[in-house]
Amino acid sequence: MKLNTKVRYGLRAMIEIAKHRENGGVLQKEIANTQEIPIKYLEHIINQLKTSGLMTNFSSKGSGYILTKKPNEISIYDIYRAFEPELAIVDCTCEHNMCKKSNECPTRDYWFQLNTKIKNEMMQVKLADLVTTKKEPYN
Amino acid sequence: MKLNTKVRYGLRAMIEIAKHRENGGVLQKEIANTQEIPIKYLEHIINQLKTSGLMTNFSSKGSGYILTKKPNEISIYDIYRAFEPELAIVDCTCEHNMCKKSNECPTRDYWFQLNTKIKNEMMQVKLADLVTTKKEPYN
DNA sequence: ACTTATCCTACTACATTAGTAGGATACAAA
DNA sequence: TTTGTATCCTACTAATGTAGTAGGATAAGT
Repeated sequence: MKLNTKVRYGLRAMIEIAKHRENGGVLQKEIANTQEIPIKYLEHIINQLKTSGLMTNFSSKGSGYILTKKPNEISIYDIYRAFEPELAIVDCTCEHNMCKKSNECPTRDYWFQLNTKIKNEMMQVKLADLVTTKKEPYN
Repeated sequence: MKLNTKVRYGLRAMIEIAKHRENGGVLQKEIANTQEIPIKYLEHIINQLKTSGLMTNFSSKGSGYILTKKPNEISIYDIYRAFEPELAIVDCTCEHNMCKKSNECPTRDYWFQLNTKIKNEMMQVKLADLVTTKKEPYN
């Protein structure tokens, strides 16, 4: 039950990009420096964030990265999904992978419900909530 | 963000033990058979459950395993902790491992709150809720 | 032309996961 | 008392995932 560094670094990268909304974009180097992420690793993370459509840039050099949506329209779960296909704390909670005993399995329902709650929590909180002052409570 | 098989099998083993409360214990072999867990792997799981104090047996042979507490006094989180030191979805949510930048890190607070919510969910649901008919809702 | 940001593919050390293997010990029944 | 078997205990391992690094290609600003 651990988040990997891609998701954690990815969120921090998105926060950094969101903070530069006014001044039109931020470079890999700046994200790496202020968020203290190895720049060569950040490349992969940025690549996945771009592929997922959460952010983009206009030039292969120097234009900086910008969000494609407003920070209050991007949930933590959106960012999570840039790196993971979906949240599935156990494989059988994935509806594509139902085991044949699932209708007699009491644990399946429990894990599924827990999974849904975690997912909902991550969908309700938006990037904007983390960019504004951290003194604001999130809920 | 995946649960490992030890926790999942461990919960199923505990359910199986709970189901035999009336008739005084269940053997490894029976747990392995009905829950379809490799018996040699189940050995490790049972060993951890015993060490954690959630269940025990009276003899090294044939007495069967029994719970040390009532099923409504054992939470899912208790079982989780038999296999993991604590729930920590990111390392810096562990208060023993605060990074020096934590007071300026907006993601730390978020992950910590999510961690707490997951932990609370797992503490509120008891083994008894999974042993009784699965048609009952858990919350 | 030169510099540098970005892009793209490949590689890798290390840790974790999900088990297996094999023998030692304990105890009950024959 | 021997034998069968449940449990206990330590070690080993194949496969996978994690957290990066390396190196060159491409693109664009100056």
